[in-house]
Amino acid sequence: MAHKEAKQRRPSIHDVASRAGVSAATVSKVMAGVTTVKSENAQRVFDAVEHLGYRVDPLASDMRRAKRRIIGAIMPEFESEFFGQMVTELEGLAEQRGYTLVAASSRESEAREKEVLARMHDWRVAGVVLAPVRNEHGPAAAFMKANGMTGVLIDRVLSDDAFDTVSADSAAASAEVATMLVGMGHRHILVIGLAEQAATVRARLDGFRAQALALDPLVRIDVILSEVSVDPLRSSLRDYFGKGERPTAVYSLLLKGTLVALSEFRRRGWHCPNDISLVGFDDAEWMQVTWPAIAAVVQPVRQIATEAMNLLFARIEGEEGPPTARLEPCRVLMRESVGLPGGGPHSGGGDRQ
Amino acid sequence: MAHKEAKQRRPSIHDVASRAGVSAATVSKVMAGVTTVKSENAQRVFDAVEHLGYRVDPLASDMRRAKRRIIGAIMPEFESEFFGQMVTELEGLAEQRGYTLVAASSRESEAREKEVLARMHDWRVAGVVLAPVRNEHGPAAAFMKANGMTGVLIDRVLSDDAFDTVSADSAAASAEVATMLVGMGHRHILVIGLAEQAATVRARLDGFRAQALALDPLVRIDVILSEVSVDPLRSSLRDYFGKGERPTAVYSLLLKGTLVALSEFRRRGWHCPNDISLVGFDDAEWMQVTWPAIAAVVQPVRQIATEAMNLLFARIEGEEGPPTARLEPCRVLMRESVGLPGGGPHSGGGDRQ
DNA sequence: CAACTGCGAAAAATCGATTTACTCATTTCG
DNA sequence: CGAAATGAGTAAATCGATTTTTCGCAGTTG
Repeated sequence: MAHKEAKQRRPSIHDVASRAGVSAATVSKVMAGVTTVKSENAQRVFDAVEHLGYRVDPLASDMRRAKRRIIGAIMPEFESEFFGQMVTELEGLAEQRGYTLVAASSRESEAREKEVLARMHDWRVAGVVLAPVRNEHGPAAAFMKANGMTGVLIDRVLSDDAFDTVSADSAAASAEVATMLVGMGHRHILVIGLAEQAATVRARLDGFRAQALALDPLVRIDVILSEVSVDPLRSSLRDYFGKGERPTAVYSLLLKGTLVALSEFRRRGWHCPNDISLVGFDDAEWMQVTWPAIAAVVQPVRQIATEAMNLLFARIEGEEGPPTARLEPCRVLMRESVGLPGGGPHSGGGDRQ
Repeated sequence: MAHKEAKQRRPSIHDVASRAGVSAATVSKVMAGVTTVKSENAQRVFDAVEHLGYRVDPLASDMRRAKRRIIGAIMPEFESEFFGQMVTELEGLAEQRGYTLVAASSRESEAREKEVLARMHDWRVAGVVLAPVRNEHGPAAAFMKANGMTGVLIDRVLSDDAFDTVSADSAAASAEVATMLVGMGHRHILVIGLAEQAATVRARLDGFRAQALALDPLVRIDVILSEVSVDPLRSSLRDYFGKGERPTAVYSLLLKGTLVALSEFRRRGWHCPNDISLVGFDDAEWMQVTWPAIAAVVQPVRQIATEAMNLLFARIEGEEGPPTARLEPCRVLMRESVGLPGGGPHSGGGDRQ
């Protein structure tokens, strides 16, 4: 079908129009599926389209409308399974509705987050799915508000007075973790996390603590929250263990913390679960193949993505009303890294099941 | 500065023009940094831009030029560290040159890969960075060729007669792995991988085998290559071990294979490195915190991205000449998962260092 | 003093669609 | 039978820039 059009200009709607012997407006209508076109003309258009290999230029098509058929997605990073899956899901959902997803990474920087958002605004995107670096009160959300953009906030958010929010039900999941750990007899538990992401970390911590204390007021819960980056967390943790503290279980409020905990256990020669138990928020593929397999809270990526897109498109189509704050339930996967406290000789024996 | 323009139409170049008392063409020139504008007029334009909060609409700006300032990136998936890092790097490099990166996932499907590419073509992207699902001979590359698109192929490619290619020097890295394993005394090694991605897997396998046999012609190298998906690989591996085969080391040609190997070791209660050694192609953050830490070949993501973008932009700017095929050197990280053959009692003892 | 050169800016064409307004026919109905 | 309604299609305006062409005016030159 396509012979000579190798590297030439692509056919435009006018090329199709003249070949079909109709006006460009008619071609536009046929492409849009309008029914008020004589079927003979429609056929001529189809033939011309086929012959020329014509496809609508989505950018040109978007020029006339105020909201372009583009959805912006801003994630704190692309390197983790969680956000990778999220982008994949969002992309699919956008495509389903004939939109293109343009994803950008804020690289864990609020300054960059705002810059990227401004660029999305320049592009006149119809809507934005923003996973803020910190929480819903950052400069990016303020920018969206000030410029009347439509958007949904996800992941590191709880609720907002201007935008719909969707996130994992961190508090409930954390409570479930607490139930399990306390139920197994753990009475001295260390919780670690990064405090920057105030919204979610707070929820996870509070959810965990409330439930643990409800079950047994005498449970001792230590907390190490580092600001900003992961390195201070590592050294705080090192100090903590160095002082001789020996909790029987550690609950990490985020993936990076789980890695830090594991590497500290390593340094000290501690094995899970005999020497210490470990549960992490956020699952990853490798966690089920290591020895021991690492217990983790699985976030409902697909549900979050689906709900976010539903809400976003409803707003794009003009839905009014106060913003909603959705929490999607997590699953807690108890794996071998969790055991009874004092389940084995410290720093000895094997860690096999 | 911005008071009332909350949700109204954004200011266009004409709004700026009339406020500055000049024509739209003059505004355009000022924004483009053309020097043939009287400085007084330029100042008036700057003031108007400032006052109105004007920003160029990149989409409208791109309409007139044949090549739009957009780079398309097509990755087989977004869920892995490798491609996540790759997209992040590519995004940064595109931005540096004033381009927008639009990334899409082909979800390991050649059909989808071509579809996505066609959509990029509709967008009139200036260039494409394509990481093919299989290799350089797939339908997507053919589509690019047939439509005169400019692009670079990366990762699962060796060389091409139409496009520049950039990938990790898999063969050299594999040879290095062979040197280490054979040097440590391993004489029965299993290599596992997925055959679909012919280009790279072939290179990795050949590089490994050639070097191993060069060092000792009596080395026994078994190979399990599964087609298409990871599940057949798992069952082949299970059969292989089930038949009583006991290589002293396994070299996985790709990340998913490493996970499969680990989980099979798990099932059988084998520990690295005492029961069996393991090296995987492709590094991941978790590999250094598990017990044992997993030896891996680290791909030079940044170099691949940088080189790919350099080549791509050179072509976009009209550079002629035959396509080049670059190989970027990898690093091999020997970690605890590799030890001397028969380094410990089988299925017994600890796996500590 | 008429013709020429240049500079800087404005007017108009362009990119590739969509959408509005308008023109003919042909029906429908009072 | 004539007026209004409907149907099918087109020309032109529009979206927001960029780029080409044209123009006015000042200063030179023959």
